[in-house]
Amino acid sequence: MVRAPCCEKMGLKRGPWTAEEDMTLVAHIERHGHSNWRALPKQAGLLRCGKSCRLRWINYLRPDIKRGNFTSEEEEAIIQLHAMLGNRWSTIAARLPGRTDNEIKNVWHTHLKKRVQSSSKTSGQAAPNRKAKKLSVAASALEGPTSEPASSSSGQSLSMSPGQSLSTSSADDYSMAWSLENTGSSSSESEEFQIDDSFWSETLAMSVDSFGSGMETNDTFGVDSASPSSTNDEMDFWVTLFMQASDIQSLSQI
DNA sequence: AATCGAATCAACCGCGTTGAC
DNA sequence: AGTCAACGCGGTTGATTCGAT
Repeated sequence: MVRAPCCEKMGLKRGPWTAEEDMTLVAHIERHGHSNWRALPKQAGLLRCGKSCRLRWINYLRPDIKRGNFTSEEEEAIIQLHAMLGNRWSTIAARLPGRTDNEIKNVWHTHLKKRVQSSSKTSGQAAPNRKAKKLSVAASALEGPTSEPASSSSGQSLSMSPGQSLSTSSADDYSMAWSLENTGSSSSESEEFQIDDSFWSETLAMSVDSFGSGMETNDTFGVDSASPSSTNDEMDFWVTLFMQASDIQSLSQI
């Protein structure tokens, strides 16, 4: 297939965005939306390619972006979701309100991955976080109308309870053996079990309307959820399935 | 105070997917 | 059914900042 060039390089600006460009982009999207990223920069009078505009909006300018340090609950959720899903950052981001896939990816590579690796050897502690510094560069310069202070968690709850730890060896093989660790227990206390027919029948028999209860959905990102892909729907299904399976297992152990 | 390496994060690149024609 | 344009995602890069020496 012939691929369209990422952007015509001629005359188009690259590199860091200026506050003026940010304001132009935000103002244009607030007025006209972003139904066509390709055409947007021209309409808005920006010397950027549509891809660059889209990235800037999604990762930085969207009003529902939550800036600031990741909470321990968020970090725990990322670790657990990554264990289930692998590098499906957008799917993971969909479970963390206000967080972007890019941000989660960065946090994982610079922080959480090491923690997981070290804790797999010992019961390691979190690496020191020296993040607190420049998280407000443009966030402060560009407080959106609905944005909240970075310290606020917006009253949004995470979709997973921190104590639960659900992991798989491969995110793509949903019929594999998987382990479920007990709340607050050491990894040595985890037990492995095979998914059997009763699991699937029990889980799949759950009413459809229970899906989403207690779960954050992609709708949190209202702006982009207008075009859900079937792949994401499918992934949401499996994430939901795993989480509910986790609940079932936890209850059965009480 | 200067230098250097590590950490962080915004932005870019390229590929796969999707939908319109 | 085939082609193409556009979108979205994940991997990677490069600039900046920070801490240690």
